[in-house]
Amino acid sequence: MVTRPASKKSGTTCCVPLRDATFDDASAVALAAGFAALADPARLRLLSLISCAPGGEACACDLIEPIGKSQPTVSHHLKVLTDAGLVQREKRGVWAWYRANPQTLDRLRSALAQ
Amino acid sequence: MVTRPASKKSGTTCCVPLRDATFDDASAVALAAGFAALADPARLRLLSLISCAPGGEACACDLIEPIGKSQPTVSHHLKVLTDAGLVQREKRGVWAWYRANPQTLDRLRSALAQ
DNA sequence: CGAAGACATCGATGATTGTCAATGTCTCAT
DNA sequence: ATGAGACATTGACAATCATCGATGTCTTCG
Repeated sequence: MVTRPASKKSGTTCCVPLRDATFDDASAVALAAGFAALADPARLRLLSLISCAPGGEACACDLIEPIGKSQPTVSHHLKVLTDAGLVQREKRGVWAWYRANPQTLDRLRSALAQ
Repeated sequence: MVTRPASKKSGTTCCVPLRDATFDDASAVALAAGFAALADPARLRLLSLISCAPGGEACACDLIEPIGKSQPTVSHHLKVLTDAGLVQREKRGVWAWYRANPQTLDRLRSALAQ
């Protein structure tokens, strides 16, 4: 005989109450959306470039060349970051300035705490 | 006239040294792969179920029903989590037991630090 | 006004991904 | 040996995504 489990077939119910103390599916969907915004090398580098920029903000025009992708692609990634709440956009004249949003990053980081 | 920027066209070089103090593309790719493993609601719930399970480990047979997906799908997500180093698998007889790997989670969490 | 530049949006395309049915592999009990 | 159960793998398909060229919108300068 074997030690532990007790699955569906072998008796009454599951012996392990796994469903307790876990977040529901709605929270999982929201969290996953946040991590999805971070699940791209270009977006991570954009976030780093913006955070490390003097004054904590960066002009979009200075982000295209270091990323090494086309202007529409960089604009797309910046929109994904903005929609996820990871950065905030401010239009000044012709230029778009981006600034990291530490609150959203904190929220994601705290979700990873043990 | 306008205050700041200084893009390519308007003079010598870019005024803002954005490329300093940022991680390279290889690091970005590795980090993005980690976040990609977290960018799915089913995988987040699996991670939570495993972490909250008594003893810190859970049998795969007890993860299928709470996730609400088919057995191959849950097995696929568990493989993604395992390949990303977020969980570790141990085969005991017929059953596969999963345990969270806190080191990988720590690594991802610290990457999000301000 | 008209031209130029910065940025966003659109449309298309190739690649990746989530999902499941079917099947395979392995272990255990009879 | 044979059957059953647990789990992984395969193959297929629809959906999503990353990317870029082309185009549109808006602002500024002359």
